[in-house]
Amino acid sequence: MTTDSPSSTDFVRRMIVEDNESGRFDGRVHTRFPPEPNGYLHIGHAKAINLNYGIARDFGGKFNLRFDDTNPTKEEEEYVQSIIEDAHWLGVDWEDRLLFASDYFDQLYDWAVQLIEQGQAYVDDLSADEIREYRGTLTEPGKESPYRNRTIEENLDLFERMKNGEFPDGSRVLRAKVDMASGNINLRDPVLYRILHATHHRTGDKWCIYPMYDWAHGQSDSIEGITHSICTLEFEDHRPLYDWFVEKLGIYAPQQIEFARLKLTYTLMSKRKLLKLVDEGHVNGWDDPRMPTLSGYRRKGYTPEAIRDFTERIGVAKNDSTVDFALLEHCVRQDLNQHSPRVMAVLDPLKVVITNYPEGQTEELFAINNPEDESAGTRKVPFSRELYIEREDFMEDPPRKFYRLVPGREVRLRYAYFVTCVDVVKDDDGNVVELHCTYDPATRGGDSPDGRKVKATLHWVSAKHAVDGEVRLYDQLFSSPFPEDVAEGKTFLDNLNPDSLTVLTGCKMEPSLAGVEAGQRFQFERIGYFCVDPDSASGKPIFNRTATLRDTWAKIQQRK
RNA sequence: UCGGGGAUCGUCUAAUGGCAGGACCGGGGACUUUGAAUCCUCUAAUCGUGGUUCGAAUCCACGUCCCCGAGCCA
Repeated sequence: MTTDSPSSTDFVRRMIVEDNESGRFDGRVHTRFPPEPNGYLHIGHAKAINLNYGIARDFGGKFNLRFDDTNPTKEEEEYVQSIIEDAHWLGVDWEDRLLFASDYFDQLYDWAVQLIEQGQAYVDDLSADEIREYRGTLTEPGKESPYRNRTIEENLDLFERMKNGEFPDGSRVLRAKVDMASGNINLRDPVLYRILHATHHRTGDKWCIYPMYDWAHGQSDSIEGITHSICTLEFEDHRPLYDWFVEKLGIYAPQQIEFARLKLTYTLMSKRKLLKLVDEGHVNGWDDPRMPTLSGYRRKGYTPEAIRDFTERIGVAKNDSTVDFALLEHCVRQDLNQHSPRVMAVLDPLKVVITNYPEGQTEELFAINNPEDESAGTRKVPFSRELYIEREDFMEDPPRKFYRLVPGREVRLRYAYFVTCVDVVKDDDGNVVELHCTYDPATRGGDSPDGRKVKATLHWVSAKHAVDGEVRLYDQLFSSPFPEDVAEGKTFLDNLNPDSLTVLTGCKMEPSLAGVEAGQRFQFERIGYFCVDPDSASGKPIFNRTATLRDTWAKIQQRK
């Protein structure tokens, strides 16, 4: 069980074990997930959430949900709500520790004053452009601001007046006094506070100066007693700055550990780009089933269990990596195969008349709801003289390995009878519009008493009992496995897959699907997994395709 | 000619001086009232060059390549 579970031996857990053995945090383990409420959670966040929560769970520790809401110009309450909902859906529990960096604004302000008093922070009057110029470049050191050596008294006065709203946006900032020549640009006197006359989603208009993320993040972890502050690689060279802050402030120091963020083929994780997809209408909102957001996957029919399984299988490391989308899909199929009830639905109906079946007769046939789960029971499906089968299950002139219905061939209708195609009805253009078949009454239920074998079993729906439904077929949103790799002059939008959504109406479904509710998941036998969309109306179900079944026949066809 | 990270099957990830293993993908087969599931099986890797060592993916040296960093974003 632990042998093939990389999560049990990942480097993060190993470091925590070491800390526990050395008694560094008195054996405590306390993690957190710190999202900025400026977008919806995506599958990459799920990796971070499950990592942090999983560690807290495994080590008997605690887990906080904390919003890093330090920039009121980009953050919204809608995002806070969606993040809480999605995190809950994933199955993580922060007990009563729903926290906000904005809860610490007063403390952060006091600490800024402390830094000023210690001569380690100053108010800078340089413009944003000037600050950038003074910062130097990656290869050249920066130079010190002319305001760097103001007196403590002047800094204290100016900073308080910044807080009091005496200065316009952008006119001054508070900076830490670290080292303008550092090879680490984060240490070249980073900005701590900027003036922003903006309304904050929680603190309203109380503040007109807001802490920068770098100033708020480490101290927020410190306040919360976080032991292991797990974040992504790009914050690796911010760690020295966070350590500098807690040291100068003389406060509790968490250990930051960085891991590689998730990348997935055929998908984007950039919140900026996802926002663009939503804003420009390339998708129908953050919860569009083509989005890599948790709400999108949820609407598509993915389960939190499948996502958790996925986040465990991909492991945790520092290598830049791009996980094959096929692995996510594998996890989804595995879970759904285990748990979703089977039903029959015909997506592209072709009428079949059983010519030797009595007109007006209906019989109820037993069907197994889930062969993987006996407790799911059985149900009855109505059979009658006129049926629908899948159009692609018939070929008049079949290739070598096609062993479904063809003229003169016998196949099985699942749970029903063996039928043989005896006639093909066409319209004036030569399109097949109807099939005439005969059935063998002795094969009721799908078994032939004489041991006769058929190569294929087809799903079907009784025409007069069928429920009409809509089916939304989703494919990858991007046609390229690496949508962000674009040629000169192109953007990721050029990689959008024009066929990412196909809407099928007039699909014929077995009558048990008449009263389904949004969120219910099914396997349409021989086709795939589907989830009832919230757009469904009573008697008019709409299904989103979660994933296709693995399809050996499709592979054989593609090869040629 | 800056600072910080990283290179193991096609992909993700183990092995932390002692048989390079697992999963996904792909190939083949068995079974089959889902061309599903399940089962069996095959393909396939230590960035390079030296060195240390009985023994190196692992330690050392020198290279090469990749990622991140110059927001008053997070």
